[in-house]
Amino acid sequence: MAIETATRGPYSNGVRRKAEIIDAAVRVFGSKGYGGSTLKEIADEVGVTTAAILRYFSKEELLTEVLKYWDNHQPDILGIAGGLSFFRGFRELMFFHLENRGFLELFLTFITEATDPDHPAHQFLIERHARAIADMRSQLIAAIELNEIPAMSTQMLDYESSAFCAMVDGLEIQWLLDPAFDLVGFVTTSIEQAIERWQGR
Amino acid sequence: MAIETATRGPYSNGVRRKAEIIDAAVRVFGSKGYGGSTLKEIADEVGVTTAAILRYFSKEELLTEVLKYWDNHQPDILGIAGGLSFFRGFRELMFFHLENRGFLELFLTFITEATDPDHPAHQFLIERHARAIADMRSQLIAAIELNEIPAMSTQMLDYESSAFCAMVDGLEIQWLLDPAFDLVGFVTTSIEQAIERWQGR
DNA sequence: GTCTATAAATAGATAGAC
DNA sequence: GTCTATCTATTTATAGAC
Repeated sequence: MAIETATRGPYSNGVRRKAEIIDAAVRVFGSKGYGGSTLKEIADEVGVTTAAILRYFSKEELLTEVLKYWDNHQPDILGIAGGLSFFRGFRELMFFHLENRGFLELFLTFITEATDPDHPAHQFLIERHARAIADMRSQLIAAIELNEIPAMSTQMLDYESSAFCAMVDGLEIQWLLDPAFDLVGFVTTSIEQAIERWQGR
Repeated sequence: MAIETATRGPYSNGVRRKAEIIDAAVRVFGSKGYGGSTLKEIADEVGVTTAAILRYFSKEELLTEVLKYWDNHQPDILGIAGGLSFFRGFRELMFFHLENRGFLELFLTFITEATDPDHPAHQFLIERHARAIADMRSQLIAAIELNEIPAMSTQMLDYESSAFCAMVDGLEIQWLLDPAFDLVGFVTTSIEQAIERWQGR
């Protein structure tokens, strides 16, 4: 039996090309949305033809891969800390987003696009967003149990977790519209204001 | 000279049909974006063929009409009040959005879609959004001059006007993703929290 | 004023040569 | 593993019948 070379196995050209295609799809879907994007635009970014892409993925399979890519990259930064540190960690997440603009474009474009029940990623993205807010709620409860902040009503837990998520989303939109916008500074201020509010000043 | 009938002049069928088409375009562009929408979808909503639409508008002209429609309907509610009343007026604006879901979908979809410099409405929407934040800054200054709140630094004026806009945008996104979301309640709470913060508690 | 028919361009996808 | 060629469906847009 012949020894495997670099052109076979998990490190073959095919695997590398697949990653290149997914990477290009993240950028193109991110800036034009799923419906507004074409395979040719993605193919041009990679430097191949649409046929080369379709050897690996249909357009909808490519969307699935992009969503997987998103899920694998997003939560790493926030996963470590608990309680208030979790919320302060959003500052670091903004640095990540500054250097991965396509990633954030993808996120926000999909979130709005997926409002349409006919969108292939509709259910996935709604659940993803609901989970993100549920995570914030859990971390707010953790902060209370760690005695970092006093207890609050369940209504306020609902509000504060949604509001924190809304503020970050909204500030990110403004940075996308105006790249000169001080995303890190403004998010940092809003985190500290939220914590002050939770602490009852 | 013959007397004008209902089939001629500014109240002719053509004018009515034009309004129907723009109305349908607001909904379809709103839920699928500009790039993701087709003239056929809009035509089906109206109950005509694509040819009937193209008698009046090209696809890009239709986008222009939709943006005009947006500009003419949005600011009425907020235009009356000044100072803190301006910000409290956002509560009423939410009631309007609850009953005009397509309108809000249009707004948010375009805002994210227009992140792409190739989008036909790119410049228009960036300027529109910048003006919205500038308006909030002016109203914050008005509130200071009306002695409703103490003065704040120019940096804080920048931050607070952006943050207010971000919060409303973010909460609206959550309502679009989950129609059961208590948009009016949460926006009201965030307005009151912002005012408390501005008043120095 | 709207339709049918059709044009021209572009979309996603497949087959087969190299 | 990628390309060219091709297919089918769809999209924007036009022309002409009614």
